Amino acid sequence: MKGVRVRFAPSPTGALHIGGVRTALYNFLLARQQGGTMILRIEDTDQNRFVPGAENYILESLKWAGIEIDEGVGKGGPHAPYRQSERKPIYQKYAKQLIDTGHAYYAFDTEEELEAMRERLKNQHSSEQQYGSGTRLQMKNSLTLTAEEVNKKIADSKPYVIRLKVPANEEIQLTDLIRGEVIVNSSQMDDKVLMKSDGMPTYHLANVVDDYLMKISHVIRGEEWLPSAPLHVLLYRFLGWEKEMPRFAHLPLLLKADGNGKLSKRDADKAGFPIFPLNWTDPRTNEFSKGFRESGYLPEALLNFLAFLGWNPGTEQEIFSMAQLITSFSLERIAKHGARFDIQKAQWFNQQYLKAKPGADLSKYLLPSLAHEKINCPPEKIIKICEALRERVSFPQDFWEQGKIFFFAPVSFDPQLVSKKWNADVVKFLSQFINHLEELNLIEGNGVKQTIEKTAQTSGIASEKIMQPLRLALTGGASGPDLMMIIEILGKEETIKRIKYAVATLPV
RNA sequence: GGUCCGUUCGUCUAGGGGUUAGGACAUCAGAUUUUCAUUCUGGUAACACGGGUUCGAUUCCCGUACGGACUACCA
Repeated sequence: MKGVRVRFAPSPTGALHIGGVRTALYNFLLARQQGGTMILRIEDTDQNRFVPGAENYILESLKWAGIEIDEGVGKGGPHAPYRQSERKPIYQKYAKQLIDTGHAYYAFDTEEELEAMRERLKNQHSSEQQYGSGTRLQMKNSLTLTAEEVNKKIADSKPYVIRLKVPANEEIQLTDLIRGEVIVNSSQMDDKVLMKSDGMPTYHLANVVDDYLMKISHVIRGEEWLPSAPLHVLLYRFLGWEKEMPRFAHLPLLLKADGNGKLSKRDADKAGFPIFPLNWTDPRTNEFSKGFRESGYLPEALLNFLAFLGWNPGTEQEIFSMAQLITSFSLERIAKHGARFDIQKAQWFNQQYLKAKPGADLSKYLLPSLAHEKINCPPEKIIKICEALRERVSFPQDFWEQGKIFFFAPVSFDPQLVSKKWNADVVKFLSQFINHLEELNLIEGNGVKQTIEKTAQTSGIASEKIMQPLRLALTGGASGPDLMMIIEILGKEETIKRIKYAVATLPV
């Protein structure tokens, strides 16, 4: 594939949806694999839905995810500007061209008139399009009005739109890289608005014009665009660009985990998982949504998970670095059907990535909490703690959640465990154990274990009987990392102090 | 309603005219461990339905059902 140029073209109407991240990822993977160019274009032609901060959010999200932009908003490039609102005159020029060649026309119908037409067709149970080859001659437009009338309306600044004149009864065929041939009869398509009355283009026109001018080779976008793809083909044809038309690939949608329909913010909220890459507060409603980043998802794990939602390499390997995704990716192996979003699998990916990190990398997850608690701790100890914890965490924040026992002695003890396992024998054992510990110069796992066994022998108590109470005394709870490791990390002094405290506090 | 797209374990999916229909997540059981977790072993679990084509269909074709998208001067 020569000269691969792909684009991710979101509209800044709010936070970037996780499905959008996947679309961006697939574009990016193809671009990198083929040595092509990844373009970011902002489709902000709807002035009413513009949300301040959304564009910046998109940029930040992609950056966090590791999806690099080669050309476009925030980066610049030979086809600037990349924000559609700044390209108005370009679209006007091509709209005019379509009018001049007879493929588009002015329309002056009011909202009420359009509504009346819809109503009429509905009452007649007609499968006719609301505004198309069968109905356009009953409407108020430059096909039904005289040239003088049209000119006068325009001169009087009467609001108008420009509509595409879709031909009657023509088979429009396109090849989708994922779905194969798709054929639609043009009689099923209506005369879509190309230019709105505010002088802005609609998605359809802007998208085709920009993809052509920006020399886009592959349009990889969500399946929701499939029904309008034939319209876009028609636009390429009427603008004389059919030979340069990009290849299309319509991606299956991300569906909600249970029930029906596509994944929405509501479902995510209900199930308690994020749907946006980063934290987001909607400036219109002040509604706050937690992001994947802030929830502790590693970008590489999230991307790996997303990549596999609708695509797979055909092997049994599932853990893929970005570099591996780039080499293995192919549009042909993208599934045709929608994929349900299963957050449990995402968690599993996160855990896998976290576990694979060296202790030195893990320790950075503990640093902020330590700083916040004003705790000074040598780096080797932090690394040791993280390594003790690595098999038991799914998220970075788990390191502090489970690791704080190393910094704070327990002040309360699991009452159930106390009543079940704490007794006079245990106390006797622990007192002896402290004495034996005192004799040790070096506190490390093996030595401690031997000491426990030795103490068990002399005191006549089975060592299994005291492991749980010992853990209880040191951590206040019933579960945690390896006990010997805990003692080794706590050190002799702290271990003895905690045992003494428990012995003094807990009822026998 | 119309148009388009789809349908393999609960979920993500591999496969493909003859297979014990494979893997992963989840789930269950066992083993290991001082606990929980991890790890290991094993188990439950799927080709939506009906017709055709064929010696043979889960795989190809057609219907039906179900699901999804679209049907805006939103993208």
